[in-house]
Order: sequence, then structure tokens, then C-alpha cells
Amino acid sequence: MGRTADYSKESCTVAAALEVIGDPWTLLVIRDAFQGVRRFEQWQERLGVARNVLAARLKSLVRHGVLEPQAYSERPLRHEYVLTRKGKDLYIVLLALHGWGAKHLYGESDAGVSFIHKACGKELDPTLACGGCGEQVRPRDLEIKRTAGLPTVGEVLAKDEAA
Amino acid sequence: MGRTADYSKESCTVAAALEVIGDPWTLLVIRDAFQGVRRFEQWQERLGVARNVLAARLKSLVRHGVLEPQAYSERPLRHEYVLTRKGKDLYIVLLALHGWGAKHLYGESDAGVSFIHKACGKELDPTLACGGCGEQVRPRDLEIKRTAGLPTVGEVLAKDEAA
DNA sequence: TATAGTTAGTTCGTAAACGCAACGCACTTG
DNA sequence: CAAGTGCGTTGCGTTTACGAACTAACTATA
Repeated sequence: MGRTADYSKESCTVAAALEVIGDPWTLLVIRDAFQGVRRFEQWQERLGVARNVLAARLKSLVRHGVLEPQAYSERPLRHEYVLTRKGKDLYIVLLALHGWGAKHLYGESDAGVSFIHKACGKELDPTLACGGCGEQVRPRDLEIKRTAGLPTVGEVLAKDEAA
Repeated sequence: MGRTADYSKESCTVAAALEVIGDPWTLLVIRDAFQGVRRFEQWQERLGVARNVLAARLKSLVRHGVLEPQAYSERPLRHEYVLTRKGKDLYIVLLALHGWGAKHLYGESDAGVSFIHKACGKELDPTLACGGCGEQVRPRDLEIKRTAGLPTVGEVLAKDEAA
């Protein structure tokens, strides 16, 4: 099938992240969540994704703590899905993807949606900075350090299941 | 199957990016490329991905200009795959994913691979900065601007095919 | 020169996941 | 009480991933 891809034997933060948000449609669901979408029908209509797939994605995102169901109606019981802190922290991933797509796929000019940095008034060219010192970071400014014996993706995500 | 997901009717830089790098295994292929992997057998062994899938992914990444095949042997003709500029620009995406995974999946403590920012000596906490002015950016510092009539993902990616 | 090994795929059959359309359920509104 | 709304679930056909075997084009070794 599609995402039978099983990264669980890997010991990698990137693989772990993809295990949670790497399924088809998942990041677009989150993208729309940042634009205020909170209900099943809204996502379904905007994305055109199959309803069973959407249901599975929402369930998975809730299980992983990215979205949180909040009841907006008892009788009939209905809930909307809102981003948790964990989910909101994915904004950087979306902006990174947007920046890459705008630069390399859409040619700077015609990228229909753009993010303007209010402070400087220019379009955002997403760059990485170090949260600690605030300096901008280029790949060569980084040193990769491996600490031994980290748990695998499977072991890490098992914690989520326990809830 | 899995990634039948067809975002081509969307007009979104994020969807366009996912069309290129959203397939299962693709981002892990790129991750390994950043760690010096350049040949079929290396990826296959490290990832454990099915060979036909790996072949398809490499072909797709080449077609989209993320990887470039370079011959390292005539007779038999063999080539290795190296990241293009476009591919290297995905580093920010990987670091964003890493940062999120390290913070929210692995608990800061045991995230086996860490990126140390040489300048300050601390572990990188990936944050976004504006390439223009250098300031750090938070979601609320951004203004979303929609310009009209942008082309769809399908139209944009058609350019790649033409090559 | 025969045999084995290396590297990079391709070709199957099977199982899983998606796409799509229809259906079900629990209510609300006319 | 019929129609509508919101949120899924079910079923079926198609697509894709998985896994293992196989091919191809050489190189190295005996």
C-alpha cells in the first residue's frame, strides 16, 4: 500500500516525525488547521480527500497529540479538532516546506500565497536560527553529535499508544 | 495505493513541495544523502526499503531536480546521486522535522543524534528567521497575503516533466 | 576460462492502503 | 414526519508498497 512504510526500526528524530506526520494528506490537514479549519466537513471539502482517509488521519493525529478533540455540542456529540502545543510547533515545518516550494517549484514570482514578515515588510525567506543564541544557522555551522544507544522510533512512539 | 494522494489540483506551495518529497521514504533518502550516501546499495541497506521503491524514488528525485546522477564508472555504467542546490535547500526542512521530533517525540534527553550549534556550543533549537532582515520569526509576526490566480500544483510541476 | 562477487536495478505475486460512492446514526429544522 | 446537517463507517475496485527472486554488465579470483 502507500504508507506501509515502517520506519519503526530506525533511531532517528526525522523518521519519528515522519511516522506521525508523514502519511499522505496529514500535513495538508495540519496546514488547514493553521488556517482555522476545525471540522471534518471543512477539511473534506477543502482537500477533497476520501472521508475514510480523513477520519483515519484525524484519529491518528489525536492519538499522537497533535490535534485535540473539543466538544462543541452535546446531543448530538460533536467535536472539533484544535491544534495542541505540539501541533502548533509544526508551524516551522510548514514554513520550511512553503519556503522551499516557493523558491524551487513556484518561481518566486507567482507563489500565490506569501508570508510577509511584518517587522521588515518583505516576503519571508525562511532561514534557520538557533533558538538559544538567536543567530542564523547554516548547515556548516552545525556539528552532528551522536549519543549512543538511542531508542528506536517504535519504542518512542509506543509511549503515545499507552495513553 | 498509499501515496495515490493527488494534490495536483491544489494551489499551494506546501502541497507542491509534498508532491515532490511527500512520498514514503523520500525524505529519508534525502536525509541520508546529507550524510553522504550516494549509491543505491547504501540507501537500500540503511533504509531497508524495497528495491523497486527505492529505484522509483531516486528516479523521481532526479526528475524533479533534487538529486543529480553523476557517472563514477563507465563500463559498467554506474552513477551516484548527489544533491543539487535545490536538494541542499531541503536541509531546513529536515532540521525543522528533527527539531520537532526531538522536542515532542524523543524527550529532549535521549534524542541520539543532536545538532550542536558551533557558535554557541548549545544544541540547536531550530527557530525560523527571516532571511531578509535576520530577525527571528514567530507565527504571529507573519502576515499571510494571497495573490490571485496562482497556478495549480499540477501546472507548476509540469515544467519539470518537460525536461 | 570457469566461478564467484559486486552494483544496480527489474519483475513478479501478495498484502495493505487509498479513492469513491453509498449507507448509517443522531439529532435539528420546517 | 419528511428533509437536512454533521460525522463518520462500510464495501468494492484500484494502486502501491513489500519482499524475494531474477537479470544485466561487468571485475576479481582460482
